[in-house]
Amino acid sequence: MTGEALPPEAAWFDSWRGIVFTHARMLDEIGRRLEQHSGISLAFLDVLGRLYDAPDRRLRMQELQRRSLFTRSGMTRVVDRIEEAGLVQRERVPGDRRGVWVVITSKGVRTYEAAMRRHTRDIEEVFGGTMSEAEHRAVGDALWWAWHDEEPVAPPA
Amino acid sequence: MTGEALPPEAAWFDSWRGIVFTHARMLDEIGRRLEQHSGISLAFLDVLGRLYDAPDRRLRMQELQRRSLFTRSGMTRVVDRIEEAGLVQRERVPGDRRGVWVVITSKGVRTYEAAMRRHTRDIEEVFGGTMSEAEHRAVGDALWWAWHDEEPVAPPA
DNA sequence: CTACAGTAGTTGACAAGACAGATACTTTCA
DNA sequence: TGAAAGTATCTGTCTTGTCAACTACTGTAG
Repeated sequence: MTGEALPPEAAWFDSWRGIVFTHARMLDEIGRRLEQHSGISLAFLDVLGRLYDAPDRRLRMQELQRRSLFTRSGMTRVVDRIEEAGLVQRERVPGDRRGVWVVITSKGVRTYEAAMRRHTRDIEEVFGGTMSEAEHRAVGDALWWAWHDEEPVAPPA
Repeated sequence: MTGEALPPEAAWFDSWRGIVFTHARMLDEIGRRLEQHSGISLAFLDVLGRLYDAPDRRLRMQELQRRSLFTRSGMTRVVDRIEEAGLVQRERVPGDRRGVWVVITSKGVRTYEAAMRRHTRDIEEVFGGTMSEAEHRAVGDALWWAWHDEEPVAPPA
């Protein structure tokens, strides 16, 4: 991603660099704004979103983990913190005493809705104007697979 | 970045999600491979690349910091570690006793060249096949600004 | 039943970064 | 010349996330 060393002039190289640089340049600012106006991190927003969208506003740890980019233990920690903030709550799963439901609280719902509204506006402000509508559409279409295709892209080696 | 809550159907929203998801799904695997075959992290590669491309193979800490994608803060620590690995070396700047040159060593050059060759191949393998050539080109063109435009995109608030 | 493999989640130890002061110089200007 | 302000880098400390090991339970097979 860096090093203009010996790069082949292949199309994928430029598109990769574009993605990496765009991501790096936008995410900081967007995360900072989220933190500022809603007091939560992007990781929180992500988890809250999964729960918000889940049937019955709840998911098992494993579900949560599979749908996000965290490892198992990472998710434990994140949920710990979100729980401390009172935005989610752990509940026992009837019939499986190993398991845990993570349930979004009503405070969590309120926080998520408000945060998401402003977050969406942030993205528009920070990122929306960087390209024409046609370009945005081209990128969106080309990268559609990334969030619709459930398969991991590469084998875990 | 998640939460299919109340998102406007704006074009920029999908393109943003595409970028975030693609980045997340690719970077892990690519970083893992880099670590595996070359024993360095993406942060190392990034820094080594900046130095490799710099006139005289050296940069001041501040330059390095400003140009780095992966570590916008804490360059001291990163350089500490790269130096421990023998890939760079700190030198005094004649005429400014506050300053430090970070110079890539010959071992650093060798490591960087080999790592970058394989890294490029990794990107091709992991990312190249996810889209058609036309799509790659479309994304690359649309995101061209991200790595050519020097300005930070949003004011530091 | 009971032993054993498998599953769910947490914990301890640690690595990487972020942030807010320190520290050590340099420059400016009265 | 001698503050005072500015610059370059480092340090202490906290946060976040990973990995490997651990606890606790479940399901299955003899």
